[in-house]
Amino acid sequence: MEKEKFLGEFEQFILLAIVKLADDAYGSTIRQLLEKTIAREVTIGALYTTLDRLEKKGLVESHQGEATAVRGGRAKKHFIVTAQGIQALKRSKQALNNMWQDIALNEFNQPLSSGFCCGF
Amino acid sequence: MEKEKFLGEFEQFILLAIVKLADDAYGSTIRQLLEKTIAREVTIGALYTTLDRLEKKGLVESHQGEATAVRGGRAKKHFIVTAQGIQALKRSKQALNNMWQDIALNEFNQPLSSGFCCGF
DNA sequence: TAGTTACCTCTACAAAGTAGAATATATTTG
DNA sequence: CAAATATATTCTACTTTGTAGAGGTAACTA
Repeated sequence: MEKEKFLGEFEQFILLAIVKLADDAYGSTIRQLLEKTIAREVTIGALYTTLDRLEKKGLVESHQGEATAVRGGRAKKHFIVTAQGIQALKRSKQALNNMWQDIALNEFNQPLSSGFCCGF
Repeated sequence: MEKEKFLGEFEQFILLAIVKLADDAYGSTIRQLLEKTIAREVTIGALYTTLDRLEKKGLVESHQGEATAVRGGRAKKHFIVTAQGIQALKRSKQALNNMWQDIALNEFNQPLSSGFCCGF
């Protein structure tokens, strides 16, 4: 049996947000996308703390961006998901797949991921 | 923005296992199903601790079962997911749906939940 | 009643999640 | 140029979840 740990759910969400944002992934954009997508407040602290931990675990990498702010502001710290991060996402998804499979309560009659279900 | 917290991932898995096991959901069976489904070891302590916490939060309820063991053994403690637990699962699933939607890395070219994808 | 089997309780500690004040840096304006 | 303002991140501290496994309880068997 594996000893491999899973991602926490918030970690997973952040990783996915970075994937989606691609070149434009840094603190504020990640936060905005997250709040919009999961309909919950994401505090600054929660976000950066988790980002730090992900980096320590080698699941993301960061590099200082230019100070291209529209109206001032500190330089951005851009993030990308590493190959290891992608692997972690795959494992999480697999576990999620397996667990949600065959769950058929009346409340659950929508496909797990309508967006690309059977499409990709 | 909601203050509603999400389920931890392990909590979510346990809830799902209970749903699947229906009448036969208790410590050992939950553990076995979990290990089989997510391919990870689940220690006794992790399991019961989480089960306790879920009960305190009102997401599951338990009742003592009869001592119908095949060959002796202590009475089982059966679990069911409460309506509140179902709601929590729905929220988690929704968030997961939203986050995984439109993710299309080459690594991710399988439907999120092949088992019932587009089928239910 | 001693041995065996099936299950659960308890205690501790590690990891992830949460919060927000404080700080840093660049632009704009008077 | 200093002050106000906007954008962004760092830091510190605490709560909740996840993880571990030794130890205890109860029933069956011989």
